[in-house]
Amino acid sequence: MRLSRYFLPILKENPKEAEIVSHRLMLRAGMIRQQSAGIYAWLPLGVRVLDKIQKIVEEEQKRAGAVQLLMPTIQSADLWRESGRYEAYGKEMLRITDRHEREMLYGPTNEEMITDIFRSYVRSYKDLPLNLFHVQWKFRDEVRPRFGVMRGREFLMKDAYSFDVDQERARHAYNRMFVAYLRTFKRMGLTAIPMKADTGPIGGDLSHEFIVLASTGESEVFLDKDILALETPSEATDFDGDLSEIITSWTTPYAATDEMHDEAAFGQVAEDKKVSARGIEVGHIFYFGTKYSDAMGAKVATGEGSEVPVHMGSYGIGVSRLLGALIEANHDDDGIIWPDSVAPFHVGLINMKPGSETDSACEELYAKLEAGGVEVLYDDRDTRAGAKFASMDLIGLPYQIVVGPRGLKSGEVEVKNRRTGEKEMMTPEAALSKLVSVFAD
RNA sequence: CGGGGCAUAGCGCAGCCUGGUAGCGCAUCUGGUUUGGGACCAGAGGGUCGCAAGUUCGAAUCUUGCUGCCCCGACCA
Repeated sequence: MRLSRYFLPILKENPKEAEIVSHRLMLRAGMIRQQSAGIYAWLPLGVRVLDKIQKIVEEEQKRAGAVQLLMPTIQSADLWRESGRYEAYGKEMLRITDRHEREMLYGPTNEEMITDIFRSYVRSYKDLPLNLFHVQWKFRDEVRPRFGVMRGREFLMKDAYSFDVDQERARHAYNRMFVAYLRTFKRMGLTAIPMKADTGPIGGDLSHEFIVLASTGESEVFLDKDILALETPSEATDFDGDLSEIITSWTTPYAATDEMHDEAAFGQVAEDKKVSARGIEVGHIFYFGTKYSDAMGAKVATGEGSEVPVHMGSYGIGVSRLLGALIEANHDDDGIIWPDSVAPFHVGLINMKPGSETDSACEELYAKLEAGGVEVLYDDRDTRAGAKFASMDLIGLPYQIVVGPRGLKSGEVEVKNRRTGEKEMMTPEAALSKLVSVFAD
């Protein structure tokens, strides 16, 4: 993409409404624009990152055996009356009346709807297990939206719902999502730690929050350092096989948010392994049994011929929130530092002097990088060098290639690693093969 | 929902107390000089001063009501 033809409204000054760093940087980097409290327009650069995150989430859901569908944002109040949540949900639910005076709502989540879809078609244990997911915009009318996309009212969320014939099998469905989550966050370059979460009235140990460590995180967390050293399950993991060993290894070291913190248990952790840090919740998984299937009559026939309500679980990932979490965990004074897998572009190509001999060198590199599968944002604007460097650092592409008359004299360009700040002079050919090898799939 | 604050050009702000032709910096446009880490000079364009009522000869400024947004807390993915 040529910057001269792109839409990248960068702000030089800090918007006063943005208090935390991710919000500030997203506004400054031209990724989002607030349209209303907690509601944002996604500008081109923001959409690119959002899409990449969504894609990783979808791939890992499918790998774990979940099947993608897409449910609407607007739902009927009747469905929610069946579960009793229409009355229970409160003002957080945005209620809408259509032209026929029918009560509708903008969905804050989809348990009722997915249960309705399930009960309409599935009758037998032979159709189980089943895990259906979608990635869709949700709306929760938060009293006080804040922190930009981290706590918006409208947000993009992946929610998956598992259906099993009994609790034992539901646990396996839960484990599959647990492993999928470990892989998903890891692929985004995040350290997300599963922490035991409050299960509410259902009880049991089947609820975990996935927390990303970031010094600017909203909640306090306590953990045993050992959990940071655990290996993320590989791509080759057999999701139909026994996953309990993986789950055990990830749930044994102490890790808890302040709400679930147990000072006595934490006391058992060796002094030099105790870590207290801050974190951001990016995912939440839980098993809730037959809460909705009972209320809504979602039953399947068992092998013995009787009918039982299905055991369900639901599994959320805050896709739009992840942008904020990623930036909180990856930035410096100059701007964002995207992990390779979610960067809006892989490389920023800076033409130091448009209209000179740098043009042809840039054009050639641009074409060859793109042909090699590298996503390039080519800064071909006729502006000062300083402004280009500052913009590139701000938007945080993993690599920058600087093509200037000075370097070209000796047949070289500069390749800068945004994260390390390391700069290296090399021939355009060497830069090309280096970056193609980093980013080619 | 309790407490606090803000609303003046695209962004950041001054002016308001003490009413009298709406200003500054950045950004934008034009011309020139510059050109490897957010240049300089000269000029130009751009504002129903959040909305509505009131007081007044006259309101960005005073009064009342409303709306929007931000921060702290409670709540939440």
